[in-house]
Amino acid sequence: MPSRLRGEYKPLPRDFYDRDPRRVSRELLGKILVRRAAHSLLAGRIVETEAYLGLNDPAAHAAAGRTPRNLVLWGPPGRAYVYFIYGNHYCLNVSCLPEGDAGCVLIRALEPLAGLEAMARNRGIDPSALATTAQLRTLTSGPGRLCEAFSITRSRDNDSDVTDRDSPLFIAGAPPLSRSRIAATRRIGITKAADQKLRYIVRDNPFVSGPRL
DNA sequence: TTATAGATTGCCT
DNA sequence: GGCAATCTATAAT
Repeated sequence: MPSRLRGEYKPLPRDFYDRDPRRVSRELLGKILVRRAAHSLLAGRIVETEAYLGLNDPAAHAAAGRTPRNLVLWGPPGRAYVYFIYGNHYCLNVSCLPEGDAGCVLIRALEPLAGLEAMARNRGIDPSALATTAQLRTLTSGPGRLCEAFSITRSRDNDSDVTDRDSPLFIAGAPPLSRSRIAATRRIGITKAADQKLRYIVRDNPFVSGPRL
């Protein structure tokens, strides 16, 4: 990545993630997911997240205890936890809380900022067909979609450090959003502990996936 | 050893 | 609104 661009994106420090996943989920809204590749740079603003609280959250992967799949969750904060779901899709999480605690944040939607044509190619979409908001939405609006757009896979990205600016995948800081621009809703697609409001969205942002309330 | 549900998406009607 | 795609962990046989 050119040094000019490198300077624009500063990773959040590890202690940002060494906190309650609810707090991290809320504060990750507005921050920037950056994918650095040999000749391209992909970036998107995080507009939707979900908190998973760890061992005591029935909806969390960690509720089953330590398994080969979820091992990263139990490690240090600020690592990418990537898993495969429904036989088709990857989802990206970031581990929270100190080593031994398994909380995490699921990244559910991005507003594309840079490298839109590369995202379209990764998604199998014609890059010339990105005129309308509805078309742009299909790039990164949804956890499986954003992983495909950013070429995120378990073999490539699981356990990578998102606080390292030299990592191929990291999360950069940005000014915090005011509380009034954020809404908390029920999490999507789960059956256990579905009543808790642990999904956080940027109000009125068209790149949020699913229902707005 | 087999069955099933799941933090999803795209295409069909 | 229904359904196929088809990996992973766990429950049931």
